[in-house]
Amino acid sequence: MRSASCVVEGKEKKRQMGHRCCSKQKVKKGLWSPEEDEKLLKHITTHGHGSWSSVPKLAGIYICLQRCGKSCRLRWINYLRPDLRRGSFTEEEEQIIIDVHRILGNRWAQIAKHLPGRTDNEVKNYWNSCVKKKLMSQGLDPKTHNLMPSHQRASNKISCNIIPQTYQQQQQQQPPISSSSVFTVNSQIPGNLSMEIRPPVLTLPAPPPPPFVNGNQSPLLQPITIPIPTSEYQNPNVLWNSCAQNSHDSSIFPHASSFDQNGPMSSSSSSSVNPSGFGLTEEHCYIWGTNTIPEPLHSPSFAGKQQQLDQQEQQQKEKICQTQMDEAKGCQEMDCSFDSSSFDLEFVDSTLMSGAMCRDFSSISMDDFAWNF
DNA sequence: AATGGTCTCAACCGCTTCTCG
DNA sequence: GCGAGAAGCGGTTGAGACCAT
Repeated sequence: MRSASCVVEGKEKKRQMGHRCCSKQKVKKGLWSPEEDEKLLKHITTHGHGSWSSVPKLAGIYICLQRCGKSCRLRWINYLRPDLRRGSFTEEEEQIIIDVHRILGNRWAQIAKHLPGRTDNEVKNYWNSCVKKKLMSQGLDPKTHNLMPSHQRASNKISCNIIPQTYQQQQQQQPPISSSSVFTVNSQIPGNLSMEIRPPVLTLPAPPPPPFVNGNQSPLLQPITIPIPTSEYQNPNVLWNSCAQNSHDSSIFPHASSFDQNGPMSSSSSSSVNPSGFGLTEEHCYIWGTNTIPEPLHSPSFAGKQQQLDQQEQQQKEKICQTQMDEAKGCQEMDCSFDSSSFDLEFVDSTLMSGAMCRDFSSISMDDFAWNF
């Protein structure tokens, strides 16, 4: 084992060496001065950044900007970009972060794409400094969004009432709720909603009926089952049950109830799914396309199976997934332009944004949910 | 006022992915 | 198909601000 002093020495050497990308150059590091910001901003606004590695060189013609390209890029993206949104995160933004993180995990760049004007670094910092702690204070594991073991009841079934609040509602509250998370765990009000922690789901729910187009089920659309690794979906064991007396009261929990209202995704009020209500299960998610794939390409499996799969099996799954993706791409009626690498983003774009950005679905007809074909 | 602990966030590091010749 | 360079990404670090004692 290396001693602490060795580690420190190594780090110091690295620091002296500078970036790998610019080790031969003498570059400045550390905080950017206002003058440097001004120089970089001026250079990029007049010349564009082009190749980042060339920015310091080119900029050096006009200015003495002794920063490496990587540093310039980072400074531009995280601070100087004109479309950046400064200031603290709103509750709405926090909710989006939580929602997307629940599905994607620590994919900060992907999460940040759902927050216009926010950078991955900003989101990451906010998560680590605020959201993570809030979730933990509520007994939730920030990695899985499950209740942590110490908070589980003996019955292994925990019901809690979650009262999501609109941003406006929260702004009106005086004083603000003690936990500023948009989720308030309230044990006083009898079950509108419950969140169950269950053993791994063993049965794959029937695929939901296809989406409606302008209120009518599209005859063109057939379900496609796409296997996704469990790592894509962080929280396979949480079942969101809409137990509201009026489950159509989407203002109570828009994600869970939004599709119950008129049925496109809700043959059951319970699904092992994120609260956005789409057919996302432990290893499958349902999307809709014109190609018919009658059966899931592999059987539903158990939690932890992912770890047991050897690499070969994993590759096979990926191949199958890719094949399905390719088939889905043939669909002209809808935007299926995603590939395996961008799938999660596209999926979340189409689901979470509709759920997270529109808080009050009670006044929205299902026509408003019609997908853009 | 001094001190030490904690928090925040800009910046860095190193790895992965993408692009291009 | 391969390699090099560029870009992107997530984890980590550390300086400064803040707070409690």
